[in-house]
Amino acid sequence: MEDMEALPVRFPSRQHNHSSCVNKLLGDAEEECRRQKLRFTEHRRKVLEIIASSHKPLGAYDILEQMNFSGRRQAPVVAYRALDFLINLGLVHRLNSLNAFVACMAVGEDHTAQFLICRQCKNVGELKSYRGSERIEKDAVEAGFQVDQQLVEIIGICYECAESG
Amino acid sequence: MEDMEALPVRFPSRQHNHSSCVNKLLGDAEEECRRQKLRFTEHRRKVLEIIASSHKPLGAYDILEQMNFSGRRQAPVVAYRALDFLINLGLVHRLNSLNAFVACMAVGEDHTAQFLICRQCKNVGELKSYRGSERIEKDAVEAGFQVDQQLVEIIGICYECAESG
DNA sequence: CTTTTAATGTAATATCGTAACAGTTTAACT
DNA sequence: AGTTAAACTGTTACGATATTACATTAAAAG
Repeated sequence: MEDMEALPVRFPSRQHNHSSCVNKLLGDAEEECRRQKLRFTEHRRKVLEIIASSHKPLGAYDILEQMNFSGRRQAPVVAYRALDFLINLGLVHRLNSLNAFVACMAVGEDHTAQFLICRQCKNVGELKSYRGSERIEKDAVEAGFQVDQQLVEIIGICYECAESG
Repeated sequence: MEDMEALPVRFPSRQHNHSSCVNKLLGDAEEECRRQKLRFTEHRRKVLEIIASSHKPLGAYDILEQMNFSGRRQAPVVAYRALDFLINLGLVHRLNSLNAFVACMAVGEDHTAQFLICRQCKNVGELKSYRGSERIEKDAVEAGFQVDQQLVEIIGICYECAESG
């Protein structure tokens, strides 16, 4: 991830190190839960781990499938409860256009992000176009609308897919 | 709708005239279908009429319920087929965050729009923040991402709801 | 150590959306 | 007009996504 640290965009390169992502996120999660006196339970840890191990969006039922520790099949609500928790904590995002979930790539930075969804490789990146989101907010406010939340999903082709044809 | 004509935003006022919206959209649809030699069938007309009669987002099954002419219950696929057609024509938009559909308020203008969704009254408006969407596109391109489509949904409180508390 | 708050287990069900395929209508072309 | 190809419709079944409800257990707070 070092190569993305200072940029306003984080798109996973093909060879980037997943396990460091996972560890960083788990650490962030633990710290955040300590700070807010929330419980980082097994389900929550497991779901975060599963999501963080993929930069491709995962559906709730994909996640569920990977939760079969002890061969035990979990009920859907188990995954959804953990996802809700993680989303509220800002560790996971929901992609509305895909009914799917991805790990946050910039925990703690609370400004609005735009998701870059590559329709070829299905990887998802996170762009921080401050000027873009500020401009939209300004225009919305000028039009008399009070903005709580911006959901921005951008569909297209990522750099690596564009290169390889 | 006259009061919104020149503005970069169209948010339905409480007392605005729905039937003129409907008529305008039906007219646009007929014209567009003639131009593109597409068929504006009964189902399609009916679905457009239903959607255009509401500025609140409607689910596919809500629409379906209103399609019971002759007491006959239609299959879901009937609504979805008509919706696909209308969306491709640019007459209807899908709101991903709600799994719901709204009529387009600016037919023919092909630039990217942002949807303003009031979480109180549930009305939906359409904002055209050119500078916002251009800024985002520019930043995405600079980050190596080739943009096909921007999906922007803004959740908040509309002017009228803010006024009335 | 009891109260109360949060999390879990479990079953059932609601909501949203699509596949497949046979039949019919419409448009296009001799 | 009669034939063919394309688009649309009807119908059944099913798949995918998400929530409700409620009983139980675990953890934190007093």
